[in-house]
Amino acid sequence: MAAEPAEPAHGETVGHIVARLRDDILARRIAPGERLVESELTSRFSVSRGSIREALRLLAAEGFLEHLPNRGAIVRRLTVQEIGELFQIRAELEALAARLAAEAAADPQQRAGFEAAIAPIFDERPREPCAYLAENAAFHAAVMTLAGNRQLRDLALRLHLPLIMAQAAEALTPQALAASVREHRVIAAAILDSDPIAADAAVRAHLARAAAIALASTRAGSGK
Amino acid sequence: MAAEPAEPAHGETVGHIVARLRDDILARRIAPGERLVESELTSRFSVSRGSIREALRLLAAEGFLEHLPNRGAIVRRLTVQEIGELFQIRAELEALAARLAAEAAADPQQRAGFEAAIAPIFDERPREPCAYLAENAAFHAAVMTLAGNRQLRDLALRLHLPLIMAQAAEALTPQALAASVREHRVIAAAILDSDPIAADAAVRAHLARAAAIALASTRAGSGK
DNA sequence: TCCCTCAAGATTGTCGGACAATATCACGCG
DNA sequence: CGCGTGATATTGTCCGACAATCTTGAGGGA
Repeated sequence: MAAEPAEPAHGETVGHIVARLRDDILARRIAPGERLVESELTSRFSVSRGSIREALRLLAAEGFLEHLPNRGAIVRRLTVQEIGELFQIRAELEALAARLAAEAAADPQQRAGFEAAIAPIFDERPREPCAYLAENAAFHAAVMTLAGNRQLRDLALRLHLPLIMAQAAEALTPQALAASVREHRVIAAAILDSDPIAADAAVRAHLARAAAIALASTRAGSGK
Repeated sequence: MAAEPAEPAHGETVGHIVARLRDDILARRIAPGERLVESELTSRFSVSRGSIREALRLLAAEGFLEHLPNRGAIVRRLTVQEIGELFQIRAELEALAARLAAEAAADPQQRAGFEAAIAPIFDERPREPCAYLAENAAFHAAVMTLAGNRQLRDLALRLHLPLIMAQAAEALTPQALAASVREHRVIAAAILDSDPIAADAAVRAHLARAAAIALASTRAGSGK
């Protein structure tokens, strides 16, 4: 494991390590189930064990790691059941967000901000699976922002959505990506039409399809 | 601040401190906005500063504390807006749980467990506000358990519901408590009838009333 | 040969002290 | 009375240490 050159400012050590490890996990540079040994991390990041321990606790609280007493931390692997349950929850929360967003779209200023944020989904170029994860996240974040419920936005970030996507990234075929983009456009149209019922339905349909893909992929990939 | 005699076992230090401080916060022994100084806590609990820091990080991740860089941790105070947003989310999640629970109630074994768990709500004795918080939490937990979605249950615990209740505890008049118990019975009846639609509606009505009380109380109590 | 036991090594949990960086506050100056 | 400035308090981080626990593998018995 190579040493890390960039030195973060005072007071940013733990945050820097958290961000670094989170990226590593989402990019699959650290495999699910892999163990994170404190002594290895101290040498990799050149920081004290105390900072490493704080970072690991935080990542465990965010759901990226599992903390096993006396046995360290391992990268969390979501089971098929967990993914199914999470999508069930996401459907409710995102449907709520879509309804709220459809109402908020009446305000010209908010509407303009939303339109700017989702502009990329009207781009016709084909998508790369990896880059699309970011575009997808940005779209859903834009809906959450327009909805105006801060707690909802914060909560959505803790639904292990990035973890799920990372686990299912290999299942993103060009067809699936194109379908996802189309569904996003339907959602956006309903919101911009200030039609809460249509927006609600569009979001649920979109997530049902996304869930099916994620579940199939995980089942195939030994996701017990 | 008195010293703490009971010594937890090895490997339980941090968890013990977290539990202790969480109780203190929920019981209002530590006021919202109050600052938690690491050195004070080390002497109170007779543990090292490292353990205290880990405990504070965890409590911040759970939402009980706010962590201000270089300025320590303070007990979180929810604003009227935050409480409103949280109830909006809770309504969706608990309504989902009620629907799932109504379906799960068809299974005799699960039904029996649920009936046992909610038995206290059919008790006719008057309630004490403080003790009722526990009974209320137990009821909602029982619904979540019957629903069978683990992620939903875990997530509901992070909705700062205990914090809200603690903030609004003084608003729990005998009338409000009696109304809450009656509403619980309506919810339970709908679930035991395996009627998802009625259960959904009953939960939303219950939470709408609870939200009104919590918001009014917080507004009155300088909850900006 | 295979299984069980147990000791050595590896790793985590916790402690204590130390110092720099930052925030807070009281004091004195203008 | 406002304002800068230094003293103080507190946090952020590092280091070294040791006990508790887990893991691993060697050795002995069936």
